[in-house]
Amino acid sequence: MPELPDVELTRRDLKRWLVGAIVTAADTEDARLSRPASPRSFAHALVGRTFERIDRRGKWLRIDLDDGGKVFSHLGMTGGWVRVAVDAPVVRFERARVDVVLRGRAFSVRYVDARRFGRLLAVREDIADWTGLGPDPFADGIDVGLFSDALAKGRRSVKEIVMDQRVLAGVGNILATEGLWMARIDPRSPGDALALPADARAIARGLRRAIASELADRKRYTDRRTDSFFVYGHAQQPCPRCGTRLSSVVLGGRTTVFCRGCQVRRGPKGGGKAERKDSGSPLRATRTRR
DNA sequence: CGGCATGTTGCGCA
DNA sequence: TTGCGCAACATGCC
Repeated sequence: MPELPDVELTRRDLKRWLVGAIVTAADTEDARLSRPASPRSFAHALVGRTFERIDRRGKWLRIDLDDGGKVFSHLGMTGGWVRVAVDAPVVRFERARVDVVLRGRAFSVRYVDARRFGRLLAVREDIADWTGLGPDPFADGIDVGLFSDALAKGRRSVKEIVMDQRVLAGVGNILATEGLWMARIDPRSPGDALALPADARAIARGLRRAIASELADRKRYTDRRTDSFFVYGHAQQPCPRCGTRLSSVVLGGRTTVFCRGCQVRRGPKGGGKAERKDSGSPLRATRTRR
């Protein structure tokens, strides 16, 4: 479910369902989800309150209450929100419920999360997980100058940097994989070896296209698993652009699919995965003007 | 049954 | 001190 596009669609659902709604009951018994707050405080903070607005930054959602309180929701790997009738039984994987009344209609909104890697907490102040996020590529756009600086500073692979939530909020494994493929840049390239700012611009554009594309067909196939990805999950299959068989490596602990044929690799070439770095000359990043 | 999974965090070791 | 790899978290699904 959850990377920037899914979370954005969730935000739109919640906005439609909840803005202006008054909470009549709320409950979560799940201490894991509300860490570090107490699950008890969830109901206490919500009942009787009105939801005023809902914002998203990266993969986080924040719902503002009329008394200044806030509810933060992160979907983890398998989280999601569904709307059901107020008297509907507990749904599969339900971890929390919020019953509301909006314009005289009562209904219930449930948080479901099979693996429980998500978070759900009611607090009075913004949390560090939220304030520490970098710019959101969809809501804020990508400032190529800042993005380029972040890439230039990183010795990690460009894919790991792009997935760093302090650099760009909301880019996960799928978006990073798809965006770098669209940008035609090899995800293994070290950030400080990129041709900047040209590569930064290409990656920003690739990410924007990947986000737009996912937003579009997530809407279309509500929750079907018909994957519409170009390369994510398609290792060993032909590259949709050049036909080369797609490769797969692990970067920062995540499976990464890319094309050796049309994604250019910056920085040291070399056979294997683990290259020894003997104290040598620092790599000179190629600079491109205009 | 084995392997992999859209995310994040914390630990041990170099 | 810093950085990195990797296990852990909890569970589903192919």
